[in-house]
Amino acid sequence: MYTNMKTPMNSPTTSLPTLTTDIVPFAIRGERLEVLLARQTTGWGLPGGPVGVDEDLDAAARRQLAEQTGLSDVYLEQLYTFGRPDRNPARRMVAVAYFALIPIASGSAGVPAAGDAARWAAVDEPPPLVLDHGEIVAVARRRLAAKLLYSTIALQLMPERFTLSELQAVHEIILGEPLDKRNFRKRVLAMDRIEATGELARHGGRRPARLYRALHPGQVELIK
Amino acid sequence: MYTNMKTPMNSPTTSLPTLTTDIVPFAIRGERLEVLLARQTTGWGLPGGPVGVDEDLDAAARRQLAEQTGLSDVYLEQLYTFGRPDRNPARRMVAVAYFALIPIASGSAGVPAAGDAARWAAVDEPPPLVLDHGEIVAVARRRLAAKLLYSTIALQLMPERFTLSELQAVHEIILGEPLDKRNFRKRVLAMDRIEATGELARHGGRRPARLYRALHPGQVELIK
DNA sequence: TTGTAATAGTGTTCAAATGACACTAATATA
DNA sequence: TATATTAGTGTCATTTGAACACTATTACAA
Repeated sequence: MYTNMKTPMNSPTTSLPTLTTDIVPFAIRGERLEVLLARQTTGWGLPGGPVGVDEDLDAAARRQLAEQTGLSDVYLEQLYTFGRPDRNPARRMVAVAYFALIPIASGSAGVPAAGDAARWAAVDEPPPLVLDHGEIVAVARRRLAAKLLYSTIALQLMPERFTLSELQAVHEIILGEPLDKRNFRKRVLAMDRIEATGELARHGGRRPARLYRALHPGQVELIK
Repeated sequence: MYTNMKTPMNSPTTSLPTLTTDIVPFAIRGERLEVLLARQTTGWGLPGGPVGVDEDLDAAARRQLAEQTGLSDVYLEQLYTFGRPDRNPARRMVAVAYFALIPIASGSAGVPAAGDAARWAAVDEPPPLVLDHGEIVAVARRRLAAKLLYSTIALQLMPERFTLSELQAVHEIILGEPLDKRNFRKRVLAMDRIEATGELARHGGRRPARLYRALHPGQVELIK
């Protein structure tokens, strides 16, 4: 039907929608779930942009995230493709949306060195965003919360070593509700996807906590 | 970043991937899960094709399904966007894939009147398909099976009135395993998304079964 | 008319998973 | 050495899920 198309190779772009990727980069920062935004000519929006002619979609998303925010080597997952004809009044644009999970910065700053071309914003009180990027963030947020319940995706938001209390806090922030400490620990340990390192985390003025690490870092597994 | 792009409006299409939709139309036919294929110049493949410049993605999928198979008013859900640069050796093509659920034809033929431009094929023993359409079918099949367990999606494959045994058979075919009759009935009735019509289905030579109907036809709800 | 073949319909019991719940332990600092 | 703060641990009750077998109703054949 369309493997051999009759459309001439040199028809103007006006006969084709422009294809872009948009990335929703999530991180837990200061007890909140935040999104990393990129400055655009008309305001703040998600990192992203046009996909190259021979560029893989995932690769395009990774490249744009790196170029616009400095972030690389993060967990990336395709979310949904947004293509309402009126989503960009200026020009027909179809966006393959992704979300990215940025580990909590352990020692380093946690903010990419992209100058003032990028900024973090709280997911719950975001600034106005260009186009339908607000909607994309909302869809991504729902997907993230849903996946918390049946996968190991939360580990992608953690540093290499973390305490169970930190992991629980990440869950609580994303789900927006407190969890029972004993039940939470039972559950995540029963998953058998993290192990104690034997080390202790020392903060000020309290009992030190055991440090854990992911058994299969970078991998997201569905549970049950 | 890209809301005002520098790309001139008349650059050749070779600077942009072609955007298409591909639809995986599922139906239960003769105790099997089948897919409706469309004849293409190079073999059999999924219905689909280029998205119009100002056409909504969902609308494009619906239109192509109707044009190529005669099917309309079916449940349609976006699946995934396939964009590996080598998926079509002839020309860069990005496909937004959908799956469609076709109700079991109650009285009518069940095969759309699209001549020999379309044919049904068993999902488990499909013929060789063009491009990566085999992979798309596999992904769709997995998604469908997964959604059976926590949504009312199976109702989209049923005719307006159906028996509980028929509904159970649909589940068994898609999941590929037998289900316990009593537990199944308890579960679907507890969902409270179907109701008895009061009528009986009479077939030959056996006890007639009660007919049920969906309480919210066309709607797919997540359960629990 | 009676028997047979075929599918519809119905509850209980056990095991496993989930959810609620409160106290002791270890450290830093005042 | 007392205090503040967070870490760490187990039991019981409830809910959920899985296994399991027989009676009921019809069409048709003998």
